[in-house]
Amino acid sequence: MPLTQTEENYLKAIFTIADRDDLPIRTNDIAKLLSTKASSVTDMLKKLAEKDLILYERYKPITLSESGTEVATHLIRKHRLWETFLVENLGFNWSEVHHIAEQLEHIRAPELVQRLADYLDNPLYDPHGDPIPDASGHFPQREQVLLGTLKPGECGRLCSVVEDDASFLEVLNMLEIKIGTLLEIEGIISFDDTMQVRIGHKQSKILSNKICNNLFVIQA
Amino acid sequence: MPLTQTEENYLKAIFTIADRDDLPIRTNDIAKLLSTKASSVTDMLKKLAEKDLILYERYKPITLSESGTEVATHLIRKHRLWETFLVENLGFNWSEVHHIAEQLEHIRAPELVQRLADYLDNPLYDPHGDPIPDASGHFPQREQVLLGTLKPGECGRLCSVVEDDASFLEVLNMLEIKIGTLLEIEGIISFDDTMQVRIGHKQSKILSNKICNNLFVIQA
DNA sequence: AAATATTTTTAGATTGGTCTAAAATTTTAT
DNA sequence: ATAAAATTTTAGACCAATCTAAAAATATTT
Repeated sequence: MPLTQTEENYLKAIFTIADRDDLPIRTNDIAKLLSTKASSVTDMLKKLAEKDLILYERYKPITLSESGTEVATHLIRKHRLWETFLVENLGFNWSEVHHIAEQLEHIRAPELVQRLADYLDNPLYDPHGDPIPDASGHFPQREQVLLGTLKPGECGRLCSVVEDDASFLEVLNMLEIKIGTLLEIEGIISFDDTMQVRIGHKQSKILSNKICNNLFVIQA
Repeated sequence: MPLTQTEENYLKAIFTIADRDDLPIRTNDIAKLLSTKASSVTDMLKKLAEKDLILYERYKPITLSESGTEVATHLIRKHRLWETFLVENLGFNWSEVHHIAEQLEHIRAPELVQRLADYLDNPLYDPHGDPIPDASGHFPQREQVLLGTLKPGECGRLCSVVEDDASFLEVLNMLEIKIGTLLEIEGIISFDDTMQVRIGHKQSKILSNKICNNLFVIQA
């Protein structure tokens, strides 16, 4: 049986949080994002687990199942395609389309999505610059760049390293940086060519030029 | 406070019935159209009356109030604009857009409607030939007659259908009749009350009385 | 390790929309 | 005009989604 709009919203929220933060997802995060109460979230989590859309044990962090992820990415695809339409074709300002797309993303009509995408020339990014997943849920890959090339305010997720000798990996370990960790440039200190980088969602640290140019990230 | 989708659907149903039939509107008519039970309808009627969207006394026929009519025509406007978009821009067949527009008509975004209308060049009729009310709820006027009322030798161009259920649209498809098609009465067979009609500029076919009285044409 | 604070879950109530079954009212037929 | 039939309404129940308040579990502090 088809999901309700509310169930869809929860799945999308979980995906969004997982994508944004890198931490385990907790009930309260979802409650906050959806402006609802933790107790309501718990109720819904049970229902979603029942339908195998999430993996959930009480008091434990939550993850999307494969089918849950599929639903969520498909919603994001629809959301971002509609946003593109609203801005590109209807002339809306990119700041005012979000709440309209929030409604449009729930329209249920398989053919519609692909026709809309074709009409828009299958864009890879929406007007906010966010990537639009394809029909099978794959996000367009962005090119990897050295952390050292990012500008203040930009974010990247560690995807590989240049040299993987033991001493360097040791350093990464101490810095609590691993593959997938979100790195945000908070500032560039030109005096000694170092960067102030926020690691994951913890406090920021100063990284040397050598380190920054040893880390490949995918911009996020 | 804003109306729910369900409330909107009831208002549109009432308007539709009033527009189609000319008879007093009864609870059962609504139940039938919405595939629900009479008791559910009664419950909703009370709620709508409470909000002054309809005029209702128990056991008596139902009429839309001024504000109820406004809501209904605005929904119809949205529905028909979206149908136009789906056919004209996305290339859907006019027989498959109804259920998509049923969803899209509930999107709540004041600016969106006018922008969409402008994008479509403020059409007066949708792909089914049904008139699209303007922003203040006024329908474009025109003189249409049932094909069945024409006399031999007279011509009309199909402008709308009475009932647009899928099976009927399917028939039209087979007959190669669509909005705008020129129909010429070549003869009336009084024996079984059928008409011989030339379709477009091809050969003529025999159409039943039921079909002829389901087709509105503008005399040409 | 115990005490405290925070988070999460449960229990029970509420609202919107629906249903079935029975009662009330109106309409139709005899 | 009365009986029978059909329609409409009421009464009482259920489901989805939410809430508050209290209980349970986990995390943090000392």
